[in-house]
Amino acid sequence: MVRTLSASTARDPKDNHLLAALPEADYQALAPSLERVRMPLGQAVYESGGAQGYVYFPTNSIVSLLYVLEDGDSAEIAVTGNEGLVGIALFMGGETTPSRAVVQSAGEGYRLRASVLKKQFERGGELQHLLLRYTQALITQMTQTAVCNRHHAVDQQLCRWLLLSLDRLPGSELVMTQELIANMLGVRREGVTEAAGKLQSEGLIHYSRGHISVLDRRRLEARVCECYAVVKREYDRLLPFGAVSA
Amino acid sequence: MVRTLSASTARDPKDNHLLAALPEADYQALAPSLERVRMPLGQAVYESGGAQGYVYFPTNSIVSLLYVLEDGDSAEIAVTGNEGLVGIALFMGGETTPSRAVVQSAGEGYRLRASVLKKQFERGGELQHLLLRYTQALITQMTQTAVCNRHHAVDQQLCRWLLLSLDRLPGSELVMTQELIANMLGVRREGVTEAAGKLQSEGLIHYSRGHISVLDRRRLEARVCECYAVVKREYDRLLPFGAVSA
DNA sequence: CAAACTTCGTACGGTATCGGACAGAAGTAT
DNA sequence: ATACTTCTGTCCGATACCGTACGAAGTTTG
Repeated sequence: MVRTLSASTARDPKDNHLLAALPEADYQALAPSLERVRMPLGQAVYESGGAQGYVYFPTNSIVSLLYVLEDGDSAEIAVTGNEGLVGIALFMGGETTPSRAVVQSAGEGYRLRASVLKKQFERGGELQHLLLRYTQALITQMTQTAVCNRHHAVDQQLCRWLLLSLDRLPGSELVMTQELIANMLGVRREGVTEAAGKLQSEGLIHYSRGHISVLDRRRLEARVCECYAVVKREYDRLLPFGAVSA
Repeated sequence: MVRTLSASTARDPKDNHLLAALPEADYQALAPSLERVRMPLGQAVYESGGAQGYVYFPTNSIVSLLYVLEDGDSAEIAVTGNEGLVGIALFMGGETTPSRAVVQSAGEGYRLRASVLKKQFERGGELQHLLLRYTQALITQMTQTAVCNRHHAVDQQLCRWLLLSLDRLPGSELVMTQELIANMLGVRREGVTEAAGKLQSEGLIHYSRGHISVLDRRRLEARVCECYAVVKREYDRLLPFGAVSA
């Protein structure tokens, strides 16, 4: 089963909004080192604590940052798509983090040797500013995840998760089993079945063996908790280049 | 009711480990602008979305970053003490964040005009590196809060919270009502009563009208979930100056 | 076409936390 | 000393989610 996403989209690094937003000089400095890569479902872009040789700029894929507990339970911390990059620890100076990054929706992206980005980051200027603002937006997503985990019901969290994911992908369909969503939300698979069933019976989504279609985005946005809007506002504010496709 | 903490401790900006860890040149650049300030319980060091004129370096106080929902519920996102600073949004470039920062344990600290820190940050070098590594450590605390909120019981979260707070304060006592702890953990006050009751009956802490003493730190560490150790390891790794007193 | 597997739906008891109400205890003010 | 306020402990039913088990429906493989 070979995916043919490559033919239709993602032929240009500038399909990643962060790369597209760089001043031309910065972009040209990175461009020769950008390697186009496929990002198959389930691929671990990095492992907890592992050294990280590359940063990744998704174009039509999305990558989840998640933490896996000792007992195997997991929870998503944030999701990254064509609005950002995976691997902030590289320029933040820590080199690694205690979390994993896993491709959650297959597609493609560009990778860049850590040393190349780091060197350019150290020069300061607009590239540095952009990456730091992106990092702050990511922080907001993480903190809102913490808040949402504490206070909101699973069906609302599912709404948030769907909207955040859709914002980072073209189209209105996700290829994703309930099992995987459960891993992301950190709940049981049955909990997702129940929550998705509610949304489906309300006519907001359609669910079928690993394919979710959002039928009525408007009403989905009416049903989600405030956490989604908080995150979206911050991305829009901090990355004012239509970071999130909506 | 005037607190007199000032007499005994916190007479030097270098009581804040981040300031102490700066190269002397960087420190000297900031020193003339550092203003010693009292930080009374409950003071909002900044409000959600508000412009922030100062960053704060706690010395013997601790400050909670928390998010308040529309319905008034709240959840702590992270806690900062003498190992760090409050106001990363300033040098990250976003100027503000959707969260609040509230003094959770009264004491003192130093504040610095945003513009002064920002200017020094822009020069790059060790100060910038240090602040970014601090930010990454803070990110780990935030993400682990998200994970803990999802998966762990209130009594274990209370252990985590106690240990993180104690690490950022001298002594082994906290001045803190159950009501306030409940706000931080994002649970009901009664939930804290129950959790604290457990820990007290196990002989780990002593509780009395707004004063908590940790009686047996060793056993408290044995009872906490893995989240505490993950956060502590990252602080120790990223800020290798004995950032956290333990 | 049939078997094997994956994905999804459902059901049931168990448990943690919630929401609300109330009472006692410790400190504070008059 | 007395009244008042703050803080803490306890009890109740309601609810959301868990853990487990099992079956149904769709998909892949032989």
